[in-house]
Amino acid sequence: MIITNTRGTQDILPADMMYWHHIETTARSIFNIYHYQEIRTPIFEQSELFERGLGNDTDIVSKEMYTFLDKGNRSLTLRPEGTASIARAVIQHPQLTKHNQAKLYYCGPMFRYERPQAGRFRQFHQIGVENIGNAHPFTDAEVISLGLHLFDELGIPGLSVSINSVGCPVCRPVIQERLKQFIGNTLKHLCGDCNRRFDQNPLRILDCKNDTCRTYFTGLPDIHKSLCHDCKDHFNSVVEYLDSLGVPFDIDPKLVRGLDYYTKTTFEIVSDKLGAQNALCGGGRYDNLVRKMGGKDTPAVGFAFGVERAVMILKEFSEIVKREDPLIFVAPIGFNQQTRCFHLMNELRRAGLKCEMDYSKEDLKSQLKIADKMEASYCLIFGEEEAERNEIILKDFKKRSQDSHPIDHIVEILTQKITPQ
RNA sequence: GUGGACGUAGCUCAGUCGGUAGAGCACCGGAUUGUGGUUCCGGUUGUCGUGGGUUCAAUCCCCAUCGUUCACCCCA
Repeated sequence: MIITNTRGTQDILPADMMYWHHIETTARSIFNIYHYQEIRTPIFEQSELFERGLGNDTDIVSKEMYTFLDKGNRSLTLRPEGTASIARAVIQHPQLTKHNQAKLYYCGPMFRYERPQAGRFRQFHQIGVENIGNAHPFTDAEVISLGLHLFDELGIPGLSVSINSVGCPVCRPVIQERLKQFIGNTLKHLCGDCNRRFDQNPLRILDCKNDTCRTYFTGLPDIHKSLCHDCKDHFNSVVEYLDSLGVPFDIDPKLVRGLDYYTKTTFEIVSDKLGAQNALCGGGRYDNLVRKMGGKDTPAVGFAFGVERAVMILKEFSEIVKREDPLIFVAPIGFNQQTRCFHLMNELRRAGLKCEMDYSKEDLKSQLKIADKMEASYCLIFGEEEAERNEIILKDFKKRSQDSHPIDHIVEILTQKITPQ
């Protein structure tokens, strides 16, 4: 049996690499404009980091982590998300927050043990930003509009933004209590999932897709009325700033994220082109995470988006222009001319020109066929006749023309043709 | 973790109501041996996902397993 990749992982082949590069370089350039700096953290961490950071009752921690013991009996976990590691790094390296703030971005693989599905993998890639140290609602608005700016620049169409506030440790229990009171009597009519959510995460009940459940939800009290003063003000400000920036969004009281560390603002950018897993990007504020992990009281807000999902949309709905350097195919006629061509190819490469040669063929016809399959732009043909005259034929595939040139000048001639003015 | 669909050449798929398989594309070779892309001619595609069962006989039926895929839970 041949060995294949494991479930939920995938090889990213050269044919797709243009999408990945496009996303990575665009993200870097946008992050730079907003003055965020890259940080790279380890792919595995102490399991406790995620257990404490994300919350033991979350789905990610309770059933989706790749956790293992190393040879020193340490419990380690392949990171399921990026924020906990960033919080850890910020606490561990005080120089990151010497101006009482850190604006960081990261990209790389994440790991969750889930059933694979459209747009969902066990190893997947996220690119995210974290704005740490700023409590002002401008920050929330900046982060959200940064996300939108990035997706605009990437050329991803048909996105919509949803935002919500999940409150803080002061008012969230109040919200949950009100919800439980409202729903409590009808609990026996609700589905199994809702009953489970009632204890674990009551806010999530609102998002149930079961039609019978939904009939019991009419007339629900407005969640936002239960927010404390501080949270309400903050939320209203974020909404106002987004409006003033011209960012289109919907307020979605049902938007609850699955990680315990979120406070106040949560948001999601979804695409109707992704199938059931329609979230391209998710994020929010986490004012208590850094302190909870043992650091100073530090407000923060951030988001992450799934690179595979972005690639999915780009592949289907957007034209990416593949920009490649023209390829020069070097074709000696007969094995006697190979060595000279081999050296010429070395010179071309030293001059920064992309070239290729097939060492196993000596007849011109098959070499031209190969050059054509490689989509070469030029072919250098060098046979006995050329060798005698110290010349070489330069064939232009696009123009379907060819000329003979002194072999000593060919590097210079090609450099002038290919190098952009 | 739960449920449905699927698993045949490199790719897309057809097929056998049980007698070990095909079509297109791709690939390889050729059309007077120093000129590709179009055309024409010819050729190879494969332990029919894996293991077991039923049967004289299975790729086709049954079971298991692995994988893919879609949905739920949840999430990027």
